[in-house]
Amino acid sequence: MTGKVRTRYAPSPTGFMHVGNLRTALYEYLIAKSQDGTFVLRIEDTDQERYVEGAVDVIYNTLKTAGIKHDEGPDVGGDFGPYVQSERKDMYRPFAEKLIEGGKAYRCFCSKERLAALKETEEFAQGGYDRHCRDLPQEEIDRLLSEGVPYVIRQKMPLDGETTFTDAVFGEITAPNSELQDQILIKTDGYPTYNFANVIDDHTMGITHVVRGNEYLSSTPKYNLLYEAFGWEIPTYVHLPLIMGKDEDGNVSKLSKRHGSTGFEDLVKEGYLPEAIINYIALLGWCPKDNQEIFTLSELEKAFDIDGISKSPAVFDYDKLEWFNGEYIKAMTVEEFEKIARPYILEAIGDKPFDTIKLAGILQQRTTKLTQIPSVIDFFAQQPEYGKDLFVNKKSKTNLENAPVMLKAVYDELSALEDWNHDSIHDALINLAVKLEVKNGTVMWPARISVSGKTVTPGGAIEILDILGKEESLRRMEKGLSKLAE
RNA sequence: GGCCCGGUGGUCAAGCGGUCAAGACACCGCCCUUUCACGGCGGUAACACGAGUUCGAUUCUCGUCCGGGUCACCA
Repeated sequence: MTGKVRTRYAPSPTGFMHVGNLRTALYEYLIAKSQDGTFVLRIEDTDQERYVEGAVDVIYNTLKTAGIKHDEGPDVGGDFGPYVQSERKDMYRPFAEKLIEGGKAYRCFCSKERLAALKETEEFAQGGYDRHCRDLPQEEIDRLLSEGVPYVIRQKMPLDGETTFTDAVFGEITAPNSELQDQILIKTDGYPTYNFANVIDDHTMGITHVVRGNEYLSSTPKYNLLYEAFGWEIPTYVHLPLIMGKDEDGNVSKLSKRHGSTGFEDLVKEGYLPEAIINYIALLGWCPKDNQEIFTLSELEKAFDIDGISKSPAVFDYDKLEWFNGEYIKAMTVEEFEKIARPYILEAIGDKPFDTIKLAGILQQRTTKLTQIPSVIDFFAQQPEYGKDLFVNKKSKTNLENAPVMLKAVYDELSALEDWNHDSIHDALINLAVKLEVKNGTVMWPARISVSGKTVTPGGAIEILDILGKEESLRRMEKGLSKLAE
């Protein structure tokens, strides 16, 4: 049992799952699974003021639809519970007290007013908190305590020297201790701060690999000082490069809403498949040995390795995500695709009785985003107004002279058709082209234009005629004919 | 501003002292074709800069520049 990898995803419930956080969760999951380890979910809700109703469900739902399963967590249990920090509240103070006894922390009675005033000063801008309570005489402490003056517990940072640690992706990092502030461990409300709770929880839950965003890299020395003060083993750190976004002016910064959809739910709503999103973000900051691009989750579980994680930040590219999405769509069976495309198809055709499997069939090879679907097939329900110039197409050798002739021939041919299906329409039109001694396009183009009213359509004339049905097709062709006669 | 990290085509990236510097997305061209797309083929495009170390630097060291992160009773 010892030596087994344990990672943890520790989100705070904000009601929103940023793709950066999702990727962190993914990597923690993959690091654990690639080494037959355990992946733990822990909810970090120590900020009472930011409690959001239903936010924890967003986390569960996202992980579930993303396929990332946790082995331990609030909803599935485990041997290291509770897995919600607010339920562990009483655990933290004793640890902080122990630190005070050991001279590694102290009570700070500074009022919020004093601190607020301090923040206005030049000294604070330079060195932060002035460590006013760091060396209070014992009698003073006892007096304040007996008076019931509220206090926080601060970590006593070394004033000089430096701290060095090793990160699995960034290597050896050294920072001067003088940069470290006497950070708060326990807040006035009795709750631990994020940093403190993290250390306590990670240790007591036996976490071996701390995986998190690069923004924590510079605060890692503080963590290590805590581990050392307790005499605990320092975990393996795996800091991940940040995900960036690019705005219209080409400026790059941490990915945020101004760059587009950044929440998992938003992306799904925009028509991206969960599998595609996962595949894409897995490759955003990590590269397999053999450069494979399309990965299922279980393939990732086998292939993932910390070595492949890159150090430089990555710009989120919606184009590439869309390409992945298209690949996943194309890999489905028509039935599977019809199932996920159905809502979008119905949005366009309403209650018109068109065959949704057939529609899905012409849509599948050319859809890269589900949300594209409605506007692409809307002409089935309602043909748009169009000008007769659409009948002119150089490549198909059609013009205003021959288009009426071709269309009339098509009309006559199809009117006589007994069985209306893809094959019969196909044969009728191809034979017609042969008979008239023109290229296929010359008869197909006018036919397709007349029934769709658009130059660009999913599927060709045959597919559209088939889906539209005989009656509606002929009606539209008649309209086209009279338009050409004008 | 202090501290920390990073810097290969527009984007994701391989590379880990000797390569004509991979691949993918995007873009462009050609082919296929009843439109578009798919598919096939091909193309444009990169080691931020300057010093070292070395027989030899994209790879190692230093400096410069640029970019990002971080300095809360937020997580």
